[in-house]
Amino acid sequence: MAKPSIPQGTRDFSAETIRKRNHILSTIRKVFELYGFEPLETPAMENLETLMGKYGEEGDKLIFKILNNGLNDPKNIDKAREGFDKLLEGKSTPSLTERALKYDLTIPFARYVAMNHGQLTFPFKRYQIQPVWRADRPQKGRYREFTQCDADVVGSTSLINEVELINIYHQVFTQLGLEQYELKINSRNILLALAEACGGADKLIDITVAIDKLDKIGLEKVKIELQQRGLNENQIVTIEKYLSIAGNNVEKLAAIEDLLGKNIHTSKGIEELSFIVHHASNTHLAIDFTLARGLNYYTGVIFEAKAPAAVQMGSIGGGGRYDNLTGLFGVPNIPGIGISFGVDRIYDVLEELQLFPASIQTNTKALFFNMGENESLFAFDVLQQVRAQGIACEMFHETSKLDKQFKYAEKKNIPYVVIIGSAEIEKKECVIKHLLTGKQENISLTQLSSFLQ
RNA sequence: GUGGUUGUAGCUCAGCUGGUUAGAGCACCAGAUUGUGAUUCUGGGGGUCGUGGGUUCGAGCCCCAUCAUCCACCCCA
Repeated sequence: MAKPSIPQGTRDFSAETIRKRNHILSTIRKVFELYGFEPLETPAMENLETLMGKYGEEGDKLIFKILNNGLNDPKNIDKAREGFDKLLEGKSTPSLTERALKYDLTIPFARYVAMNHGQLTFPFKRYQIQPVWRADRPQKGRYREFTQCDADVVGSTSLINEVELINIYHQVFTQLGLEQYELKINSRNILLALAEACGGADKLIDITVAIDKLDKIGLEKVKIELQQRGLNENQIVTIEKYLSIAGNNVEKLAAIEDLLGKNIHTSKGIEELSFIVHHASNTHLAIDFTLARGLNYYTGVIFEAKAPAAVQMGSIGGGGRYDNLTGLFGVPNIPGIGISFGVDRIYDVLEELQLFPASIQTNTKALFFNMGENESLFAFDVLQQVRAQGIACEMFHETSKLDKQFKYAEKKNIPYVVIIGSAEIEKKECVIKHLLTGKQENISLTQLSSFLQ
């Protein structure tokens, strides 16, 4: 029997981890609900054709495909062989695989909207908290199975949605104690205007891929990459000017107008960004013209939430406006916008910055010490009365050294210890000790429940 | 998918150019002493050195493969 193991990039979650994850998840869920979003869940797997082609060429490679069953059935064998030949050429084929694990929550959501648009009330606001899978090579902050928390609004072009989603980011991160996060925004329209100024919209992807790397590889290397991607010197000069735009949000908007002039895309982009900058109550909001974001379905404003610079984690959330996502599924003219939180990375960041409150580690309010056979039976009755008041508590399972009982409480992060020995029984009181402060006092048994409340 | 790093006890690691029964700290367990987490004292359990091959008289150490890990690229949450 081989040693038991789990697939690369997946994890088991222990009680402690789950509590911490739930802390994040419930914070996000509450904020989503506060803004009127409603829950949705979709299957772990989708039809492969639903997913293919939606995330770009690289994305297609990272989709986990599920092998069809029954390939060895005599009536399927020929097709399976044929399919295998295609597979070796790098093409997936329905004769081998027709289903895949979902890669994100946005595309399944778009599929859902396309299937149900007749029944939905627009604007439709949904949130979704589910695992997704990517066949990426794991490293720090990157897993093959991870949880996304998405909130999307479809059926509205109002920029108020952008503002609200930005406020959601702010509220969630603030509540989690992640004060130093950064929210970058940009607009695809600005990027499009830049591409047009540099030889045409078909250069958009080449330009964005290169400039997105600015803070990572530096200006000189970006210029080299632009050159390799076929941009001429004049165009690179324009891009260099574009990249050198600095200042506060208002100054940046003025500068971009100077540089790119008054064409339709520039004005659209500026209109979007300035509306948001003026209405979002978020000091962490920074316009960043180098922000590109890979997914090619975005058409308007794009976001990226970054972890505090102190931790090397990068993106902990992202999103943007897509004006025709359901069009991919045959239902045109439903505009939408969405954001996503990456729970697993947020977890890693909070862990590194030690931002998880100790109180989330247990429900148990108090541990009753076991001071002997008779004492423990007496204490047990007291304990039941406390539980009847809805206060979670437990008693140490056997009489043993106080040392050991203290350690148990400490390990389970139980805040209070209740000691009822023969002396206390006589006086109808107990010793209650707060483990964090080390302070203890004697209180009467009748007051115990209200003390712990 | 490409290139690299690491893998020794529950945890953090040591183990010199391959040489007897593989070590430390912490943790854990038992006992002594204590109606209060500490300190102290005594004793104890634990590892087929990630896995599988190979070279060698002999492998934790060298070679190959494999799995996992972390890092860079790619991409992204």
